[in-house]
Order: sequence, then C-alpha cells, then structure tokens
Amino acid sequence: MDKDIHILLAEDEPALGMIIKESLETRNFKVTHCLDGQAAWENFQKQEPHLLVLDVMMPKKDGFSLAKDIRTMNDSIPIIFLTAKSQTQDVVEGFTIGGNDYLKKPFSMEELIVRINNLLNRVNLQKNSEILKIGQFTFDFPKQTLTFQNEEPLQLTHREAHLLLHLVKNKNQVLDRSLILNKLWGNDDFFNARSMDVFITKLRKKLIQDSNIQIINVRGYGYKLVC
Amino acid sequence: MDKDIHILLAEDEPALGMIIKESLETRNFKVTHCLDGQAAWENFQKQEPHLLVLDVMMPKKDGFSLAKDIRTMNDSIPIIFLTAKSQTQDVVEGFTIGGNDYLKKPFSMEELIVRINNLLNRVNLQKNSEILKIGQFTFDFPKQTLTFQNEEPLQLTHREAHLLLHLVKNKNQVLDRSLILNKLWGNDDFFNARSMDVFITKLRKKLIQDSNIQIINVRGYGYKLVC
DNA sequence: AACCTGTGTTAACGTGTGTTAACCGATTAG
DNA sequence: CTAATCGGTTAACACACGTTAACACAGGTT
Repeated sequence: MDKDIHILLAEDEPALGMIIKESLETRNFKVTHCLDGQAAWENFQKQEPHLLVLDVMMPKKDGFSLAKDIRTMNDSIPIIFLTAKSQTQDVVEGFTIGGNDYLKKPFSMEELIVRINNLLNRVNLQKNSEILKIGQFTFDFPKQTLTFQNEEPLQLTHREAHLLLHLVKNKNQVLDRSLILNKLWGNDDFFNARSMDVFITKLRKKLIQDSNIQIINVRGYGYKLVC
Repeated sequence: MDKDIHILLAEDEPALGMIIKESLETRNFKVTHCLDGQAAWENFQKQEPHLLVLDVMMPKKDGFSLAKDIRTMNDSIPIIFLTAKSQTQDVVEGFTIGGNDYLKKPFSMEELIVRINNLLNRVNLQKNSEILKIGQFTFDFPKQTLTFQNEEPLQLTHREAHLLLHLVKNKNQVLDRSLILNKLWGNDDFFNARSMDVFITKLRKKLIQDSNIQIINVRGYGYKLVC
C-alpha cells in the first residue's frame, strides 16, 4: 500500500541523502533523491510526488525558495524542511512559506518517519486507494465511477462512493453499522441509519450485474460485502 | 484602500496594546483592541476582521486556544502571534494550530507592519507566474489561457482563471465552497454562490475535451477537480 | 455622444442528491 | 402464536446544484 507513496527528497549532502533515501525505501516509500533545488523543481513538475522533504541550504536553489515556487502550483502537498539552523526566525520563514513541518539536524530516522506518516494521514489517506476492482467491476473512487467490464461508467454519488469504499476496504468481513454511520454521517441516530439502508439498496441495484457480488446483512451488527 | 482593512488585536497589556493600535491606525488600518481572549472571540464573531494579531499569554483565553477556535470557523484569515517565549516548540505549536506568522517580543512596529502587509498581499493578490498542466491541457494563469494539446489557446476570463487556479492547486481533494467564495468573491452569500455555480458550468464546458478531467461536486461541501 | 463587446451577476427553471416517511416482509423474543 | 424489532424497498420531499438566458455595466470604438 505504501509503495504507492512517492516522496521527493532534496538534500545536497550525498551521504545523508542516501541514508534517508534507503531508510525510507525500507518503509516501502518510493523515493526520488535530488542533489539541488533546481533538480528538485524539475522533478516535481514531472513526477508530482505525494510529499516533499527539502533541505533548506542547497546549491542553485534553497529549500525555502523552492517551496515557495511549489506552493504556486499546489496548495496542499505536504512539505517537511530539514535544516541545520535553529533560529526561531528560520522556522517562522519555513512556515510562512507554507511548510507543514520542520526537522532540525541532526534528527533520527524515526522522527522523520513519524512526521511523514502524520502528514500523509492528515492529507492523503482518503484518496489513497485510487482504483479498486470489485468482481467484474472497476471502482474509481476519486472519480466516483463504477464500470462493469467495458461498458459505460456509471456515475456514483458522493455518499454511494464513500459507502462502497468502506465496504470494499473491509470486504468479506462484517462491518459494524454504527462504525460506518459515525464515519460517514457523523453519528448513528435512527434517521441516519435509515438513510444508510436506502443507500445499501441503491448500491445493491448498481452491483446487480455481477451475481457473485453481494452486500449481506448481519442482523443487529452490520453488513459485509462478499465477492 | 487600506482603511477598509480591519485588524483585530488581542493584547492584555493595555499600554502595549494602545501603542500597537495607534501605530496601526496611522497606517490607515481599522483596529479593534481587546484585552483578553474571551473578548476577542466575541468580537471576531461579530465583526469578521481581515487579520488577527493575538498575544499568546492572555487572561481568560490564551492566543493559541483562541486561534484554534477561530480556525474552526475560518480557515483562511491570517493570524499573527505575539509572544514573549522564544522556544522553537512554541512556534511550532502556533503554526500547527494554523497561525501564519509569529513575532517575538520585543518587536519593532516596522516588523509588525511588514508582516501584516505580507499576509494581506498573499491573501488578496496571490501573485502567480506559473504554467500548469491539467491532463492534456496547459493552463497559463498569467495569460489566462487554456490550451488543449496543440490547438488554439482558449481565452479565459479573470474569474474563470482564478477559480480554475484554486481547483488545480487543490486537485484531487475537496475544496470547500465557502472557502473559494471567501477567497474569490469576498463573502459566501447566496448570490455569489449561484454565480460560482455558473462559472463551474463554464469551466466544465471548457474542459470537456479531456474526459479524464472532471469537476465533481460534493453536495453540501464543495468541489474537487480530479484528473 | 451612441454604439458595440465582453464580463460577471441575477433570474428562472430544471435536475439530482440525500433525507424522511410509509409500508412491507423477515427474524427473533416472549 | 403474537408482538416487537430490524432491515428492504419505494416514493415523497426539500433543497443543493446545473444550465441557460436575460440583464447590468464597464471599456473600448466609431
């Protein structure tokens, strides 16, 4: 799952960069290592990574300046700065540019990984699993479409897509009613529960073409999607 | 022009607060001075200022806690913290809450004013000089053009370009309606919301050539551009 | 000045989505 | 068996959003 996460690392010290890269790769991240800000900028435009780890002091283009440029193109991508400096003013500058976290050298790999996971969970988790297969269907969650074999994609609504995502992520196991309700509706009162029932019906209809797929109710507990 | 800018100042030390208030007023800002966090909170709800200057250590409600509450209502209003502390950790805390800048006491008025102007410029006239790719389109924001592959560039209007820029900068994630409205229109009343709907329609039409690009509505929340 | 032209807002009407209600059958407790 | 409960299904509904066109207005042109 993590192998889908792509991190762009900009660090001019080759040895340190190597260590970070390898260390992150053992955690199943895909890492691109650039040795200066200019290279990182070019790579960012080509590859569109999920997260950036930028050294502040680099040749050609420093990390702050690089982050500033990146923010003109993308408001949300998480940025972590690495810096040898410790003055408050630098931290401030990093954050005003739009950095999300800040790590002072020397730091432990554990620290870096904790921060990366933090940021990815905050921003990235929801859109993580891009395109899923359910039996003979293809479920594109970001686009909210459900495609049977090679037919025309069927457009799902926001609620349908989210509910289906939950079911698929927990397929072949019982999903607790109130768990889904709390996650998607915010609370599990009577009316929301009935609303969910309606959506279960809708999903069943849209999944009817593949008879191997079923949304099974477990009375008093919840639902499970089998396929 | 500056006389339209309203700053909410929360500073419990009356003398210092007075100095700041008067100093900002000579720069043509409209300033409301509150002596504790509780008063500032009430005032914020009533007046909806353009920028906040918050002391961190205050009676009744400290600046961090106040900022946290304010961020639940408004993601974008710039917040500057004033603090006597100088530890990096406090700075980090301030920024993770959603502060935009940080000023360590004692500071000069000039410093404060530079930062205020910085933040206001960033919010008001986001200067951008980049060329973005959206699927098979090239979006030149400064020129306000949208080019499909090698065809003739399509001219966008000012509103179209700004709206598209926001969507692209936050692509693949849901962008809050009222956030866009507040940024581009200044407020999120009914009529502006309908106006935005019209522009969404216009953008969809202009992006129709690449079927992988979609502006998806999330009922009650906002839009996301997927590509 | 009168006339276009392009832009953004407002209006009017249509469509889609999510919630609620109503009615039903199935399951289970007593 | 009967009553209570849970879930299935359909339809009614309110309202968010889509779409188109009319409109107002600013800038430029003649």
